[in-house]
Amino acid sequence: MSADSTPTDRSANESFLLVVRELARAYQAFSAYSEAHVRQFDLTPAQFDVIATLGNTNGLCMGDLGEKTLITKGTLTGVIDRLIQKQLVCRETPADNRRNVIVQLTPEGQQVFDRVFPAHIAHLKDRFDKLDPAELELLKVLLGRLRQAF
Amino acid sequence: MSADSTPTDRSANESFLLVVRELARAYQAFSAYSEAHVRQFDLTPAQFDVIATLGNTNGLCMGDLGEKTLITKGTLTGVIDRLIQKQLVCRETPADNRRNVIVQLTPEGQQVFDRVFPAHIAHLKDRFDKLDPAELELLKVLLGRLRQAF
DNA sequence: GATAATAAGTTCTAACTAGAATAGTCTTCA
DNA sequence: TGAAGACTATTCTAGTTAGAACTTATTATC
Repeated sequence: MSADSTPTDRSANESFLLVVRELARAYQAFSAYSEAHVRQFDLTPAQFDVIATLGNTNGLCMGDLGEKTLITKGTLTGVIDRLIQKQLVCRETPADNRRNVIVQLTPEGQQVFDRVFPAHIAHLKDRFDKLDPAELELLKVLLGRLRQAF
Repeated sequence: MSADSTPTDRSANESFLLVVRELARAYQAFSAYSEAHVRQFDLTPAQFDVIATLGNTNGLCMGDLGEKTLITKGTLTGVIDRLIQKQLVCRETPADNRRNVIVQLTPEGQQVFDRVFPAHIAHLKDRFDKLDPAELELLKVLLGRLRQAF
């Protein structure tokens, strides 16, 4: 948003806009760092999120998977399609409720999870270690309050 | 990311992952709220950002516009294409440097800015008013530190 | 049991996204 | 002046995104 407003421009002088700005920039900076690493393993961020979420589970239905990864269902279908092409996950319709689709890691997907997930955590930790744990804790709380306001 | 890890799964017990989670959720909650409002004016978030950034300026080149809106140049070209179709902005190549492209609001775009921008700020302010100003200030600082770590 | 309402995924459209490759346009400096 | 290099924006590709319309399956109600 424009930072070039004049003093008489009331609407642009709201201090909360600076918070918005920082929120967007912090999120973007984190995402860019995270995504660049994940792409080295030939995964998109969405694909990585799905694999990370499926790891250590026995499979999840599309709805739950979307809720955990924050990917909407229409999008998720396409993401899963591509992960199936890569043979990292499989789709299965349980007999007791044929509306559901259970998505599970294949053995190959499990291998990717075992290899990529810890590496990615370590890659992130490297940067988070630069920050004060108490401040991070506080940040978490404040972000939670912000989210609740929306 | 998966929240179902066992106590023996070291990598998933890093507390910073909870911060990541809150960051993503807070950003997403804010974005969803903001985007829903902007769409009522027949603008996408990216289109709104461009118009908001061009307001109160005499035009910006693609590079500067991208930097302020956090839209990468490849994407920005398409966003501007669509805003030109809507006749809200225009492109202009300055004679003194024909590599540049200056993007400016049309009179029609200015009208949209005058109408939509204050309304949107008010819409956001409605939610930010629920929050403690001191906490917002702190949040801003902590987000800035987070961003700098990346 | 038939019908209506609900639920869960998929398909479709328009747009955004990053990144890589490309095409003009300056600038430098030899 | 002329070639090499740097700068600026566009084009291209594969993927993600939200939302709406649609299909199929289950549940509720009568």
